[in-house]
Amino acid sequence: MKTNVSISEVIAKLQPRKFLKLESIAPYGTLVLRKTGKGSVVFYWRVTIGSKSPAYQIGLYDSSAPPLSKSPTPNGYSLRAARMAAESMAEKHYAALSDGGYETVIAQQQLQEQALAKENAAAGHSLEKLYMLYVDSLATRNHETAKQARNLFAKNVAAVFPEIANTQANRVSSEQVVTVLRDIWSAEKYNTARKLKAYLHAAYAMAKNADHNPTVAEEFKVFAIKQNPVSDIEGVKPKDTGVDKNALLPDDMRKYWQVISKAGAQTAFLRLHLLLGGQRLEQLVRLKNCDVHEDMLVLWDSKGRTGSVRPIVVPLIPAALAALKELQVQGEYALSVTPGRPLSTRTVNTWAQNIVGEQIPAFTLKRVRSGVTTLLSKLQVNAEIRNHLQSHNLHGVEARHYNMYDFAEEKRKALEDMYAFLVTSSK
DNA sequence: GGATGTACGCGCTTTTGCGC
DNA sequence: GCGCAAAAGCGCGTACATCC
Repeated sequence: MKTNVSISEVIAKLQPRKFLKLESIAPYGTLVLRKTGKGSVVFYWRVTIGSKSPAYQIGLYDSSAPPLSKSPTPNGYSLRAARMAAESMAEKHYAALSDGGYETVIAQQQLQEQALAKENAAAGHSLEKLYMLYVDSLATRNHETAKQARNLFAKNVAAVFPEIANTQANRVSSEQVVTVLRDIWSAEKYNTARKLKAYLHAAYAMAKNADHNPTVAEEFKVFAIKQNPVSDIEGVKPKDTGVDKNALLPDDMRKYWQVISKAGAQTAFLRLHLLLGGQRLEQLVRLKNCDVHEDMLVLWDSKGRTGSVRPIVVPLIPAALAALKELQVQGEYALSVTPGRPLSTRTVNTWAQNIVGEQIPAFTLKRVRSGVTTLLSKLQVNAEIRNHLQSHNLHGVEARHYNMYDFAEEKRKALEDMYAFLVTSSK
């Protein structure tokens, strides 16, 4: 696809979750691009091996990378750098064709990892130590997630199966993991079992990768993990999981606005939450005074696998500013009822339930966020602006590189239009 | 035989409900 | 107002079908 069409034009036309061939790679395979459901743009090298055509990820596209750069920037690849990476992969594939191609190259790399791990194998490093080390790494991104993961292990493994928790990590068998999971499963805690399995798998995966991934802490090496005992355990599926598509309809949103329009700190929080575009509660409650500016505020989003933390710039329309002033306190956190600590999302939910009650059937605060999306859509706000406002495409290239003030005016107008709709009588 | 397009399940993180 | 358990949201890899 070496045409006159620029890569930015290609990206603009690319459908989410679809692969698009960019160009052929000599001697084998193709360089392809994929946009995720939320707008991330990722390079892959794809090749047919036997009856399969796996796509091997190269890395994110970095629109700000110099076009002629041959190696990736910290933020990703230029087209040229991605092409060179794909060519390198293709050459390895070609060299190993008689042995099975690139799949074999990867397998050999894993064997080398295992051999190295064996050399470093050390006694005394238990499953619990490994797990907690992993949890500590989670804590650097999100304390809440780390706390929950820690409690999960303490309650379901350390307390119930202490002998398994104390087993040397690289000697833990799949059967031992299954024993733990079965115990939780039999108590009908399906999601708990599923989550524990996920964390155990992730802890082992991180330790196993310690030698080849610079982002993995040095301490993981001493566990000498050469295989993941969780990998060959069949999937633990939750029962009766559904998808919440129960967004508040525009008329409900108007009703909601009427309900929360009365004075008071609790309603002020709900007004602020709504007029900021229905931001995620977990992020909104962590708002710090240093991130509150004259006409906008900044929230920080750590959602996603990349481990990065991203700013979400939200314009403050006058009504939102007024709501903020009603409950803003001094200190580190702008929204707090316990000195020195951010407001709990749990508390906020309680407020919302108490205030709204039965005035809106089956009301939950979560429905406000999706209700904002629905309302903005009705108000002709395009999806790109909606996504930026609610940080739905955080990992997309546009989101990573856009200037703090990009879309500010569009987002402000969207919020003002929404406010105008809310305060207008439907009759 | 190899390239391309699409759907879907799993892993991880965030949000919400319940009970204290 | 908080801790815990469960549900929901989202990125990613891969199976599968079809095309060249």
